Amino acid sequence: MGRHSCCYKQKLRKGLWSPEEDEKLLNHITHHGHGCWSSVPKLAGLQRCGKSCRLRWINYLRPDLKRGAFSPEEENLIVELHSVLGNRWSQIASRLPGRTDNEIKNLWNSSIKKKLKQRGIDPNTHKPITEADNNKPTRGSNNDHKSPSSSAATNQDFFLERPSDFSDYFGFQKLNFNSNLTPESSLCSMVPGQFSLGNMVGSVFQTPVCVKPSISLPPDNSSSTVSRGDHTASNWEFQTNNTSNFFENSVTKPNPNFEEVKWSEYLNTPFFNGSTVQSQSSQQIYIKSEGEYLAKVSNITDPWSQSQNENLSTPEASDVFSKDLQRMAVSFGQSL
DNA sequence: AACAAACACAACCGCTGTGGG
DNA sequence: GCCCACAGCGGTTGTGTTTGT
Repeated sequence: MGRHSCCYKQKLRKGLWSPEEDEKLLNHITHHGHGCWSSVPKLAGLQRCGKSCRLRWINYLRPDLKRGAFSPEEENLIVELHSVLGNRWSQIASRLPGRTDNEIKNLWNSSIKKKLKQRGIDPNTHKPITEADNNKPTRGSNNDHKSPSSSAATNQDFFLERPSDFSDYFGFQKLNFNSNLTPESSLCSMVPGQFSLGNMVGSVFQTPVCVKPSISLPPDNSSSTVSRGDHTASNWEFQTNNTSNFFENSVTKPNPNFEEVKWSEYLNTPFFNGSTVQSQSSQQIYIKSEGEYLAKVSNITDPWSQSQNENLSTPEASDVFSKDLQRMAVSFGQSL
């Protein structure tokens, strides 16, 4: 650990905080608030720099911190949030009440990363590590591990089954997703970005198209402004229905031809439970609703192709579906 | 028991964004 | 527009503890 230049100049203390220092800082902030952090050390009688005081408060002394080990649910949530947000620890932390970005970052680097690698999942990309990945030296990847089932990769269809009331999740007033939308219906086009609403988070990858329902996000408690379109905060519920540990239940089935959706096989969410139907003959995604197909994301087409909308065989439903997804993707994408 | 390696956690560093003068 | 102070963030590293040999 180094020392802030200001600390060095002023011969301020560095390193671990003593209980006495903690007490001074806690007392000061409890009674006066922190105000300007640079003035806190002087006012609190501490030989520390303001930056150090701020970190100590945020990461350790804050009264709303949840101490102790992370639960499996929290770990699952971190993995899923990381797949959407990347290394934006503060944003991830804002969705785990009582946890700090530092804490989550440490957990990720010391534990979760390792677990993912052991499961054959690249923690950076959240994709299964293929043999090809293992054979080539790549920065940040665990090259001495091979996915146990990578040789069994097959072409598979992925069915994304929605919860019972899909309209709630997407804020649709009324959509008649019915049998008119068969597996033969065309894909819904999307724009790049991520979206989140209600109990779902979605990601739209660059290629191929991927609908990624996974988890719900609690309200972002951070001060940053998040555009949520015309949806009220009440639609944002903190809810993860995972009750089991992702790391104990995940199974990876690498499919080199369909990299972007392989995460769906290890996401242990209600959205996927029992809903994945596999086929050996093609690579397609179907979005299914109560036994009926909402839409089909077919043949892993470039989502930016303007021609995609022209293929919609049920314009009314598919257009609304598509446009709402686009709107949410843009909205949420902008907030990241 | 002694040592080293691995691990977990706390704290610092450097950078960026923001707001005020 | 520029400079400065400050807050905040992510990456990195130091330190104490645990585990393995």
